Amino acid sequence: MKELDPLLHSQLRLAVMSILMNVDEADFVYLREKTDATAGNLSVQLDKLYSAGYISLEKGFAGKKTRTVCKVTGKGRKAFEAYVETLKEYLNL
Amino acid sequence: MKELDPLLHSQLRLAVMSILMNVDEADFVYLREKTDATAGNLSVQLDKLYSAGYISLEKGFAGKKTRTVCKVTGKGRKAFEAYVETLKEYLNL
DNA sequence: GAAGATGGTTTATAATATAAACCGATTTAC
DNA sequence: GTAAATCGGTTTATATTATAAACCATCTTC
Repeated sequence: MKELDPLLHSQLRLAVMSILMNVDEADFVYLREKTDATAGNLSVQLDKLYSAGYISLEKGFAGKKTRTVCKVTGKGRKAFEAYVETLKEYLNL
Repeated sequence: MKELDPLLHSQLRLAVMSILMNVDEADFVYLREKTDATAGNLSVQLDKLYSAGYISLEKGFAGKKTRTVCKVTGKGRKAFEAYVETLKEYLNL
């Protein structure tokens, strides 16, 4: 059996990627609310996705507050699609 | 977002369950070959599925050799199906 | 009867996920 | 104006998980 990309086979990272696949961009706060994750956990998992080149992170400002904007990259999009294909084999979909 | 049953959200356990969903029963050796897992890892993960009540384990003999036969239980089947449904939300299937 | 296989289990280690504690800046309350 | 909460995160410590290595008992082959 093919292996499931371990970077995506994690509940929170998968949730994040799933969201990013459907919206042009999303910021840290939005992702935290949508996924119900703690900020610490989210921060760590975003870093991992970023280090893998699956998402981009832009740290800027919204007014006077910091704002981190995330987008899925082409590489991330491909990886996600491959993951879905592999998973379908496991699930018999 | 709903949470993914952590017992099933593990590569090897998912592979095992996926196989068991499609065959009336499967023994240890067959599962090891199909999944390409080490015996130790498989043994541990089967125990976890068993402890959760997702599979049954029958340790018997085939001729003179020991033979462990695994089957998915009703509970396991339900859990697997719920997992698939939840996952579909993540994957937008 | 010693030297592999076979069919596993136990145990030690590496990797992962998660939350708690923290930090700097900003707003609010007094 | 300054003390206290709040916001947007990051770092670090801890619990959980996955995984492989080492092991054990039985059987087979030479």
